[in-house]
Amino acid sequence: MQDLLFDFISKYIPLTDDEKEAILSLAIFRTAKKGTVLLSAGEKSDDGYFVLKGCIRTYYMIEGEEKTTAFYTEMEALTPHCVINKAPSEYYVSCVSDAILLVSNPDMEAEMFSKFPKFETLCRILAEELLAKQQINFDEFKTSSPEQRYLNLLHKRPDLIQRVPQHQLASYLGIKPQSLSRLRARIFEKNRG
Amino acid sequence: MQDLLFDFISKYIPLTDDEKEAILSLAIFRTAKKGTVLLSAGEKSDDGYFVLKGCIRTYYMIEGEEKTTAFYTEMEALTPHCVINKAPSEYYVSCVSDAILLVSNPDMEAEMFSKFPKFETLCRILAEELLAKQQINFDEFKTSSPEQRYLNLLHKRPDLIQRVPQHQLASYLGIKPQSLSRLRARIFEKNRG
DNA sequence: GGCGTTTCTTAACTTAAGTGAACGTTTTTA
DNA sequence: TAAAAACGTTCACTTAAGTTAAGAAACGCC
Repeated sequence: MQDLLFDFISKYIPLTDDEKEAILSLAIFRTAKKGTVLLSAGEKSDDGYFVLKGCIRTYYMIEGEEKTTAFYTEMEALTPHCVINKAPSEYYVSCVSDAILLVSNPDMEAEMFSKFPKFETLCRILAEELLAKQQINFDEFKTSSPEQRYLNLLHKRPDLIQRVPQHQLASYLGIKPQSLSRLRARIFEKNRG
Repeated sequence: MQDLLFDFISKYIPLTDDEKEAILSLAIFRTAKKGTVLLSAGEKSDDGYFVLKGCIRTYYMIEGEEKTTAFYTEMEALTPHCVINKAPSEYYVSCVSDAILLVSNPDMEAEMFSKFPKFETLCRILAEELLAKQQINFDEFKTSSPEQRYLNLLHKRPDLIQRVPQHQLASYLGIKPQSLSRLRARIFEKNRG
């Protein structure tokens, strides 16, 4: 399992055996069953998650409805907003499927950073890269219709469409489940019309 | 002018006079007139921008239409995606109004990081913070209607509505200029009953 | 100051998303 | 395993955004 992690990291910076050791000595692995709520709205938490296996999502509860806004799958990291701004969380984090997670928190990171400055470089690069990627994502969302967004998702993250319930996908696409159903039927019609 | 910069930085980390000196010795300030295109789609560039005064925006050219997706105003930073992934830019960057900018590039950053590791910490924190903030932004966008988005913008960044042309705001809100016009009229009607 | 361009608004019409409800299917769980 | 809950689809109806076009207002540039 940890090999996946080291393979991932080594795409950004080289790691010595010492450093791998240090990571493993501080790392907290956690397994969680499908449906487990890792963080609730209103709660405070210091935990960030790096997904080694499975899928987790963030969602809001708005007027009694779940609004899913993000999915995190293998080799993706989520540091909830509440960890950054030290305020109660605005959203929930839960497991879409059984998952193996690497749990981090600011104290552990601080320790890693002081022992191995290289590790802070890694985090900086990752954050900068994610920020730029996410901006592009947001841009695509703004400049396209629900149907285009769905087709886009279909070829960029086809796995998500398999492993995630439709009604969660719908809010991820910024629409209602009924609209997603209709939209899919429309596309299907086109493809045989 | 640079005082603004140092005030901003000192909200995150303390700076010694030496460090301020170092920043100023490497920093490149640039003024640009309204309408100046700082980066074109298809171009490669290493320049990131920190806005000291004025407003810049990113936009795509899609089927002959400008689609504005982001604005950066005082004390906000933009590192274009092309700087991160070393590929030609997908979008344009231009000045909404006359601007004073701090221009950065990876070489200069690398030099700063090695001289003052603290500076890398600053950049990591800023990137992490921006990432979390932007996620919230995206979430709000997904979970609300164009009208709600406009009202939200109205109270979160009222300045933007003043300094930016409507048609640029429209695509920022994910709609057409005509729809923004109509939507504003609708809100105005409601407010007089 | 006048001319042309850009920007904003309005309107009529089209298209697609939201809403509320019904229904069959699958999944949970007691 | 039976009852309940959750899920996905469909339908009829409402509402709002997209489209096309036209005209008014603001701005920039000789």
